[in-house]
Amino acid sequence: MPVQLLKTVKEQSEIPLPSHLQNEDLKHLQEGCDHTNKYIQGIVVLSYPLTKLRDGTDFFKIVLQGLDDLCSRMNSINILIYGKMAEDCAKIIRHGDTFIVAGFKVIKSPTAREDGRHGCHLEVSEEAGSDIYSIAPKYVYTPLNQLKDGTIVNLYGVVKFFKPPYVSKGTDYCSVVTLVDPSNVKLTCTLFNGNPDSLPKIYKVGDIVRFHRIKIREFNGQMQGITSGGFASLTFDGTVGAPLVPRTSSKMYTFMDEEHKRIEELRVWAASNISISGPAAKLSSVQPMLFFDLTCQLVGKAQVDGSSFLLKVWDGTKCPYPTWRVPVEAKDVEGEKALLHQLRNLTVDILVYDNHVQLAKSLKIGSFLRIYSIHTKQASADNEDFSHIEFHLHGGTCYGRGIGVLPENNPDVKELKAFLGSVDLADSQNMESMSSVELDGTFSDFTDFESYLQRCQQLSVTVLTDHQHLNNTELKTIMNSTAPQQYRIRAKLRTYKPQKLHQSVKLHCSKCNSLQEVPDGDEFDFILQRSAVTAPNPELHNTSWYDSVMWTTQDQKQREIAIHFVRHDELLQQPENTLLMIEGGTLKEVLKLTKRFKCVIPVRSTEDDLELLDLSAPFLLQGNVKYYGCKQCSAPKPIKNLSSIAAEQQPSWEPTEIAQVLGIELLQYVFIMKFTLVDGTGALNAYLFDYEKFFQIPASEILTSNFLQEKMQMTMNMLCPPGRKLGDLPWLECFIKSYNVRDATKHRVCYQIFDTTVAEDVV
DNA sequence: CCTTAGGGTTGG
Repeated sequence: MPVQLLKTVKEQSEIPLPSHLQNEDLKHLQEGCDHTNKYIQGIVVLSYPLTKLRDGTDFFKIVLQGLDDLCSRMNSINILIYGKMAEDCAKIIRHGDTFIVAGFKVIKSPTAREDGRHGCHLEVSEEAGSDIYSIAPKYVYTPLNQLKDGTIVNLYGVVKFFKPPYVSKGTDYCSVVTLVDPSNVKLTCTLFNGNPDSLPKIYKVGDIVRFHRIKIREFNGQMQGITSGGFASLTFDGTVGAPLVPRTSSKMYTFMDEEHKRIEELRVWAASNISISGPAAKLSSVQPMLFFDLTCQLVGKAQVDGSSFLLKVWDGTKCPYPTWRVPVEAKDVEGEKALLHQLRNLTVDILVYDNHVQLAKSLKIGSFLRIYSIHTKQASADNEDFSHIEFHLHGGTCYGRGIGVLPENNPDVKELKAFLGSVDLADSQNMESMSSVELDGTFSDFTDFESYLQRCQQLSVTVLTDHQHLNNTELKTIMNSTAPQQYRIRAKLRTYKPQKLHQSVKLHCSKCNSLQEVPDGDEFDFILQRSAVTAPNPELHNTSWYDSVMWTTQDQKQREIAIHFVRHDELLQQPENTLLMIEGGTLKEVLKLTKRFKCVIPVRSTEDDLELLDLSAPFLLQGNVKYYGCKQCSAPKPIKNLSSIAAEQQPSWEPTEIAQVLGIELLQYVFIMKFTLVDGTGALNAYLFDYEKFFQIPASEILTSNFLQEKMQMTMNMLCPPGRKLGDLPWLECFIKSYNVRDATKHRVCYQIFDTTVAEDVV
């Protein structure tokens, strides 16, 4: 019998199978039975490279999978092909092909135990009179550069642009998808379906789709794809290495090795050929006057009027600007009341218009959304001296404007969920306690967001306070030079440490140059408790320079508290000008006193004098600031030395002066940060060592002020906006100096920023 | 009903 090797049969019905041949199920295949009038059919799931046997015969092995039970390994069988037939098959047969063979020998498989396949294998060769029919896979995928008008094709593509399904003006939902493939040809497809679930589940640019039965037409001189009857799609995450899970509404679809390979290839191609958008923006990094995509959770929704609808959403981060509140009565907002209240400082109002209203109405509270191309608009109401920003999803679908619902298993949703779960709601409530007056005040100085954006792109967000005559030096040059030197640079802040800004505050001793962490309140409390064990010594009360008051607490502990008010000119002064010393108070009591009096010094009694507490505690509290002394360098002097300041004409009670008379080496609060600066020629880490000049925020006050912390966070967000690509980061002009650091084994050069400050219109 | 949209931001 002649060899039949069919290359281009598209449908199985076209195979000219001899009528005497009957299909044999793999299950019934046995060694020794007569199979002369039987054929075996299956799909090629594996093929091995063509090899030669020792006698020079060509040999080709494939694995065939039976059709009835695609999952079972038992249902697969090894086919060994010999001679010319092996050579021919190796050229033509590919994974996924349907393969029919008749005239085979059934041999007990020696490898069945290892490979778990059928107990027999088939041997096939011209000499044995075998017939092989190979049917190319049913689906042929057309590259985008080979599309022809009027055809219905299957294709793969990487999503370059898309509009999530929206309500069209006709009867269907519509989604517009632009694909590209390695042929570098673009194809825009307009897809319709009455059920949005039947449209491709694309969540981001870079996703990969497989379309079956899409109709190609020419429109305006370009090829265009349109849904035809039977259109079906699979969508995959386009990230190299991400799990290959097709997203589809079809219950039946073929997806085998061949498709896996195809997706992986496209992923690799896309990685270097598609500009994938950076990490999605969070509310904490939104910029006014821009458009952005937001991944968020729906907390509340409300009808506003006929053409607009309100969505209240959160993503766990706080928008650094005051945001608008769409005036809607609370009772008209659908959503969980308690949650709406609890999250009120983290949710933002997004007003959606026109064609988006219908879809917005149908959204379920609690669902995860990606809202595409939200417009952050700066409110420009006249006669208002403060700005807020508004979030609009304007009507229409330009630039993919729309709303997509993300499924719970979406990786971005999983990440968001985890993040939302970790948000400390108490924190955001504290921020709310910051008065609105304070907030409004901040932003009155920051009226023109647009000019900020412009200056980010051209000018610098930092300015030099000296040395303007110097020219810029490239980072590469600096890194190749010896230290110490000083340079003017122009660079971008790629990242900085610590990211938690409160961790950047340290205490610095200018005498011994040591740095230490700021002690926390608990430690102070503990020291106060310990010192309260010693009762105030009455003999030390009411001296020539202070008046003493003493009382016993009413609680069970019956603590004795003594307060010594330092006199000036023989008189007590107004509380706000008064320095007092306290013995036996708790942390709470001490802090309360600092609110009313100018200075508070915690002390304890010894036999013959008052003395300062352990220097792990602040030796002085003034306003919100706790002043510490260096344990190493301080040599405490008698408390009585304070009387010399009290005797001044107008005691200013400056911490430095108090420290000096008490023999305390004052520790200074500093910001210590590491800036990673880049300028296209190189990157270097430079330390910022700043008391208050750079941020124009005193390091000493930031730890006790939510307001200042917010302000500093905003400043950092402007110097290094989160979620932005390097090219979009603003420029910083800085002075840096290099210096040598040597220890026993190593020598390295470090850099420090100096004489630089954040530009006035940025803070 | 056999269309709808056919990519390229902003009115509220």
